Amino acid sequence: MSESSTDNTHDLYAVRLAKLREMRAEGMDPFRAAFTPSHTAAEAVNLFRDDTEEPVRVAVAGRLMVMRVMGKAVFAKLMDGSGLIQIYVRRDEIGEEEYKHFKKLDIGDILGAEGSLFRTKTGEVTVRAVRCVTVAKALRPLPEKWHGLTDSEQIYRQRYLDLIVNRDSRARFLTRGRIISAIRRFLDERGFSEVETPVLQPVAGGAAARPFVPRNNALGCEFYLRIALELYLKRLLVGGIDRVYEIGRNFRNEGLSRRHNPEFTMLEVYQAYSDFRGMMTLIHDMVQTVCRDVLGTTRIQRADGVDIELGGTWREARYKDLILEATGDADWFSRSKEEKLRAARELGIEVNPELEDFEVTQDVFEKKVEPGLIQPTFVTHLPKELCPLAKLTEGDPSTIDVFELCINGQEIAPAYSEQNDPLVQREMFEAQAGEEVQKIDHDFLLALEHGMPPAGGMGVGIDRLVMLLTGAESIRDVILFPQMKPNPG
RNA sequence: GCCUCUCUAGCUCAAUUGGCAGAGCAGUUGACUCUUAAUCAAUUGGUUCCGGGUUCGAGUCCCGGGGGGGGCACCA
Repeated sequence: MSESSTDNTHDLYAVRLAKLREMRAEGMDPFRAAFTPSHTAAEAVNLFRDDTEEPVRVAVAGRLMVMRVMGKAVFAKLMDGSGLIQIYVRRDEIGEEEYKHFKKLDIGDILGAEGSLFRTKTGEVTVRAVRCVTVAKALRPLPEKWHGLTDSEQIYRQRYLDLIVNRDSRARFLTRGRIISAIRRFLDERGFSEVETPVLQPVAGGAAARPFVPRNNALGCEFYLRIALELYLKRLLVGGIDRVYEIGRNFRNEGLSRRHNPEFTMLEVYQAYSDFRGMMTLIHDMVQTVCRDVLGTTRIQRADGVDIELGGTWREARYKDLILEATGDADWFSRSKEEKLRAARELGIEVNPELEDFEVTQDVFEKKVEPGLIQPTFVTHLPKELCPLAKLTEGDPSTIDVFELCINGQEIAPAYSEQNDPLVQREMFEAQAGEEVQKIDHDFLLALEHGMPPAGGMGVGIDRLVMLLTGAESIRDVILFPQMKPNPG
């Protein structure tokens, strides 16, 4: 490229590139400058004391976010991971050459600045710089400083820009990390062991979802990306790891929505000699502990002003009772499928007539009951057709020993008394699979035949839990890089 | 896959009924040694997502395509 690009003053990239070349021509390498900060921005600000005469010298580094040039002095702000710090650069203190260079910096450049702390007459703790170095030149401009970045596509595709200019977004993702740490701490303290099981599986079991199908060239066969963690964690129960959990990515080849991303994070926990009742206590204590650790409160305030109280004991309700309440029909469960379809339509729900009888009821549950479960509610005694991996309720073979924890109108965590009878389990799988017998995980059944201790097991959708605790309305706001179509061009 | 909304300068947004594509920020040049979205003066910057069509004239209307948002469907 020729020098002519230099006077192309409307092309922001060209202007910055020219500045970079100019620096190199003057013997500076803006990407190799050595600089070690002594303090973060927040530390430096906290370090300053008004009552001491002795100036405190610091070295801070960060991205240049604000620059106000006033003739022979400049106020600028650097942002690092801890926040912003102002620096003050005077020509008579830093020298003619360096001052000239400083004035040519661009917003977005990453700098190091060294000097002593003072308080400006407007009250802001500031570094009076005696030295400034560019440690990384930015060739692209940042989004607008006042409005930030609002274009959702750019927020998702160029998350780094969102993180730089939208502080609440940054805070949300850091909170996500703290939530996951708090969960690990909680489980580790109770004797659970964290494990890692295969993501590439020969049979994608543990849930009903369409899997992604990658291929292993060396083995010459296709695998599936896992859709659940369940069947491998239960093998570990057989293997004697009595308290086990995994936090990992699941992949489901299905539609995307405000609540669904093709890859999402699940926590699954299994505890031998426990059952779904034990899991109730566990999730209840876990959510409350995590809330207190991370948020310092168990009360969540929704944007619309509705409060969700996660403290105290949680409501427990039977599936059947919730359905009867929602339909206002005491005889719902003895109606024919056709009658149910008609009644559903009257309730304003469009139900696919090809669904099985129990699926029609489940549709009513998902559309009429679940959205109304704002405060934490354990839904229990689900119909047995809904899950082939759970034990039947003693004395009522039509329901299973499970709960679904619903909060804020969303299912957050299902839990079961896990089925450990290999013969019953095989029958359930076969009935479920129908024609698709290749979907049965025979290795898992073999493991069960060696004896799995009775156990409680639970799955927690981490993304949804984070949504709940951060008030995010879309799963894309709690996943750093949500799935998008490949960028065209 | 279907329905619906949306796409204008690097970013945030205007543009009346179909009638000269504009502002703020950022950039460039200049002034200014305590600024707080600094200020002041001047100034550059456009494939209006892409391709067709209607029209004297299209950012605006019509058709097709693409990206994104929301909804539906799919989803034990």
